[in-house]
Amino acid sequence: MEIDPLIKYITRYVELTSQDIIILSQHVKIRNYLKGQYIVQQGDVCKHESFVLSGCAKTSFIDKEGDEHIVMFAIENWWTADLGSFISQEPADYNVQCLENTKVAQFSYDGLQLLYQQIPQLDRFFRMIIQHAFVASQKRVVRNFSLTAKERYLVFRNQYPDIEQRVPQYLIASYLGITKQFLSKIRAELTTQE
Amino acid sequence: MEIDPLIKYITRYVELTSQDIIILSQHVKIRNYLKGQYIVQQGDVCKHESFVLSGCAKTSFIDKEGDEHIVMFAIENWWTADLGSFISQEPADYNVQCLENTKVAQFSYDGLQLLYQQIPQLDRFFRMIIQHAFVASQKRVVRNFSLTAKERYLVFRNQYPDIEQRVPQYLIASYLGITKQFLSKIRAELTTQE
DNA sequence: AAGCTTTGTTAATCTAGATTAACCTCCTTT
DNA sequence: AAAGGAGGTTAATCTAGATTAACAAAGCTT
Repeated sequence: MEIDPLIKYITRYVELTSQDIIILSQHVKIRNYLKGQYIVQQGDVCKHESFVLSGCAKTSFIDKEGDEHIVMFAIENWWTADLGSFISQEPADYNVQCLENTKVAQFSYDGLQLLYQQIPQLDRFFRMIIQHAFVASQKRVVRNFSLTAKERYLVFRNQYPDIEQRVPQYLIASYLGITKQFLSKIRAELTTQE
Repeated sequence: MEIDPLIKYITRYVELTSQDIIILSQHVKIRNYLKGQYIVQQGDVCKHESFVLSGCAKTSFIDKEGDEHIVMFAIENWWTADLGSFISQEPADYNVQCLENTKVAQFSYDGLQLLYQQIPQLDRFFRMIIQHAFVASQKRVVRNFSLTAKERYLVFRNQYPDIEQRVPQYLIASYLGITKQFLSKIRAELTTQE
């Protein structure tokens, strides 16, 4: 089944009966996006939480000067959405756009509320998932304050080597909070050092 | 009861029976800290999640140069802990230290696991709490990239006017990711403008 | 195979914010 | 009331990283 990776992922955290899995699959929609398509658009309400089955997407924010800032990337087995918009059902601050052709498993807002009623373990599951996401986000805040751009790049490269391969450098620069020119300079320094 | 504010806070999100409240209060410990005392120390395992009943605490990180970086503040009705350490039960990255005499309601790690079994709504409650915390943390990442220091200070002042009053400026500067000297300069600019 | 568009590099100049250091309050404590 | 410490200000100098601009390489389209 197409949603097997999702089931496998969930059951790493909580147990699901075969009945649970049937209910769950009734409320999950598989959807394919082409490279360049938007899963969420800034200003629209984020209607789904998406689990990436294959492909790659970026979450970003366009500031008032028109500059794009990458909030996060998502590849296989990651979740993506504008969570703030999804939970409040108000207009999204962020875009989620595919960097490759991307297949996702989607929960709609209403579908997920139903699932929380019918499969109470999902409350626990998402609690644990979000706890980890929150911890990672806090660490990123600290790193942005206490590390130089070069150090942050090295941490990123170590932590997400698979993402670095798949994503253009200027987007990585944006994720790190620096310009593409400065990232290029850092990379030049690193290669001459080795 | 001393834990009434906690009950009130939880029941804004989920329903609790009087039986639930009795069970809950058996697993919550009230604790008083003096100004300057540590609720969590970097390197120790974070053993509790604390809900602030009165007072004020800072969560901070000491980097390898010995400089302190403020991760967050907590006042009445906020939660504080090193969540990463709490969920993994591994040594904490952060300190949580009281800036005033502070009264908290604490959940121990084991106590909370028991409570999750006995009061399943708590999974939902904490899911919702952490979702909001995650959204706030992501917004902070974006703000740090897309706003100047002055703009970030104004956002902070607007968002947490009550915290600004109670906390020394050099800690606010650290929270904003700037030096106390630069914050002082920003404040001077703002007062002459008005 | 020529011409776009997208991605990446190099280099000169510029700036937001850091660093250093001196000084100014207020509080406590003795 | 003197002395010390915690918090805050001002100003000179310095630097990590931004900005601007020009060019190079690699896809794609047609």
